[in-house]
Amino acid sequence: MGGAQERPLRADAARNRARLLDVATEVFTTRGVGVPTEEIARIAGVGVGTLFRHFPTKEALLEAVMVRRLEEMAARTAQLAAGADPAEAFFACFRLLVEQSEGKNELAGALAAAGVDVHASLQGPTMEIQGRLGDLLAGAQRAGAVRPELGLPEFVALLAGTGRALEQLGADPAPRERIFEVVFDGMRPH
Amino acid sequence: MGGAQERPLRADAARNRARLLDVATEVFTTRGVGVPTEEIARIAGVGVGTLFRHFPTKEALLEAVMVRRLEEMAARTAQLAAGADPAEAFFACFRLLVEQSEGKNELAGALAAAGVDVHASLQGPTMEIQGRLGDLLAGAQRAGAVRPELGLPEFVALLAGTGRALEQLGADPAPRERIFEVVFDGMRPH
Amino acid sequence: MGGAQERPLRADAARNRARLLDVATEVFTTRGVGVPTEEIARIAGVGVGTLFRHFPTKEALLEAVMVRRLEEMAARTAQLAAGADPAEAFFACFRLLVEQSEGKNELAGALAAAGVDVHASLQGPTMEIQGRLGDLLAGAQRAGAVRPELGLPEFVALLAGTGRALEQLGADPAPRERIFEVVFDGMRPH
Amino acid sequence: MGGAQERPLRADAARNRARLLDVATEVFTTRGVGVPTEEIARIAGVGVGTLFRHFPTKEALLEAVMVRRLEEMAARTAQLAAGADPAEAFFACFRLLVEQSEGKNELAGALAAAGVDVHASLQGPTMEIQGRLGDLLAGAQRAGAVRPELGLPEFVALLAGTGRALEQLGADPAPRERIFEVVFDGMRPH
DNA sequence: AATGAATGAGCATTCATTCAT
DNA sequence: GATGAATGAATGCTCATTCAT
Repeated sequence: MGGAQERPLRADAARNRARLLDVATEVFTTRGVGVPTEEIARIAGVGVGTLFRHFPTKEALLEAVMVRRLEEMAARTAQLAAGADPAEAFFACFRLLVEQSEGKNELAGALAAAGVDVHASLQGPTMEIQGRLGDLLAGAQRAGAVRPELGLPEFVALLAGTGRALEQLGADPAPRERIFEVVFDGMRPH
Repeated sequence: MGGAQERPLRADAARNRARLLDVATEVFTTRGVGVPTEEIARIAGVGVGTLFRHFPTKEALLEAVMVRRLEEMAARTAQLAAGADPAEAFFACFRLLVEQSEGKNELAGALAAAGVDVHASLQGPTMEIQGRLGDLLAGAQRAGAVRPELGLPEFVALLAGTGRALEQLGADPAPRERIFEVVFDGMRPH
Repeated sequence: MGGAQERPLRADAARNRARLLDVATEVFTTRGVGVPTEEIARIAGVGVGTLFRHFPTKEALLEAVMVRRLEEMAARTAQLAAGADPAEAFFACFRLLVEQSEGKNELAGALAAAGVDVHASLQGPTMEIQGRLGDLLAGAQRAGAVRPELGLPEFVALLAGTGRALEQLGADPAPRERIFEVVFDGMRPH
Repeated sequence: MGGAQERPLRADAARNRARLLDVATEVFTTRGVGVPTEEIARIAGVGVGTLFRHFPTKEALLEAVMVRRLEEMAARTAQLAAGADPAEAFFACFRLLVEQSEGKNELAGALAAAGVDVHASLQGPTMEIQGRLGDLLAGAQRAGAVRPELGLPEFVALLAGTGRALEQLGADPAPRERIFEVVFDGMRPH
């Protein structure tokens, strides 16, 4: 499976890397990807040089943020998929992914805009998530809980769209819940 | 009330303004809001100075693009709302607005990111659209075609979300149609 | 012969461009090519933006400096070549080119280091000069004033080498003259 | 006089120092002095820290490279000067020094650009070489093989210039040889 | 009114040098 | 002594905006 031979990384270096990733995730998500690298480094309490030692490009930093998010999602998805009832697992997972992905849209857009094969390192996690989602969807469809004509692409599109709808709304939980009701009811067989 | 005292604008100036708006709409929608002002001017066949005479800020240009889109939407909405069956009008209008708004998300985001009271000049068209949409929604709900607990904010959120979902999908019409089915079925009373 | 369609350039713009070229020539020659672009702009009394408007890259500026030098050389060479006695013209021209090229070595090196086909725009002037030099050399050889086995490459190498030798020496004219004597005597038939 | 009190240096440290010097010589000569210190360290198989322990500045490294080259030259010069015929020794030595110094020009330039008293540590070897060269030159002049009016400075300038001329040429030996012929013939009494 | 040259703050990135491990 | 992570000043370049022509 290739993969670079990566030296374990000294404790402090690992801490800095993690801190940078945390700060970048937070900052890119809340303030957009236009935030200067220097500010990210400053908030993380390191010099710019350190940021660029860990992520040779701003784009590489964006990518790393995305990859981590995707990996977290994959992990959560795996947990839920292991649960009992397929239908329940499906809807719980949908909810989870939507809530996890708030603010992620711009990141993905920036990455897409940045260039050609950015997806190189995103392929892995993306494929993994999509595989799990496919299983989940198939299980729910077999259980008769989801319209059989929906494919994985539509499912993913609905995830993104539902996330977008929630972003539009404020923090008040009632309207948010109503969005979920609409989407969940709509996905059920008619 | 009533806006600034605006001199009627010479014919060529009006043509330039319109051309800039067209180009900006096209370019911002397809290539993102990061495109330099100079390029917009160049494509429109005018100097940058002219662009800045008509729109004193890049942000003002973004705003004008949005305003025009909103106004067009308001007009279309009005046409449809005037039609016969409330339920039919509601769903037709939803579809129309969603399809009209593809690529608009980033614009709105950029505007939101740009600052506080950008909405000043968007208030007018937005209010008008929202008013019409409210009427449409109320009509459809009275006709029993839409769940009564959905408010205008949820409706607007669903518009944005459905647009986002379609962006995720390719040009193939079948999956796109399935998204509409899910959302429309979900909005109906259960 | 192709060539970009170049608008005549406004008077002030032309002045700035010329000034930047003058300053860059002076500064690169005396202090090396490592001098920051900002400083060149500052000395020329313009902003960095102006520098980059005229020369889209630092490398492009270096190239322009070289091109101008080469063109001047070509012009001088042409003048001398038009003169009477071939042998006399040859030696006068050699002297002139050597003296003109002091400090040019580093420029050429930087350009060479910068990349592959930098020579694109240098080809023209270079070819022109080399053509004239070839004529000059052939004339001098026909007149029996220069060893017949010397080719154009050796001639050019001797130009560069003599320039380098003079750089090594101070401003005192006597030793400089002795270098010319050695080289000129060495080029004569033996 | 006498230099700093220098502890004999542990075996591995000495090996590292030598390796760094070798790598730096190779790299600076072939790729220019712009190569980052980190890369030199990497090629030498040590950390940057080690490089800076041995050479407190990049400039110090450049200087050490030069000093070693000069010392080697001095040694070779001494060998040749010890040989029989003064004229023969002179020309052989000239040839040798020229060939040894290819690629050295940029180093010297960088050093000169670096500042004030760089020459401090170069004085020693330089003086030694110049002394030997002076002897060689004087011997050749006494033997009537070299024009009597040439001084040491001109001789050194011719060395540098001939090196430069050869750099201009490719690897083909015939034109290179013709350069030597020109210079050698030019140095002989006329 | 239109033009496009000029401006300069701002940004991503590099690299010599330091210092904790 | 060796290592390489951290530092941050410096650099080339961009782009929204202004203003002389």
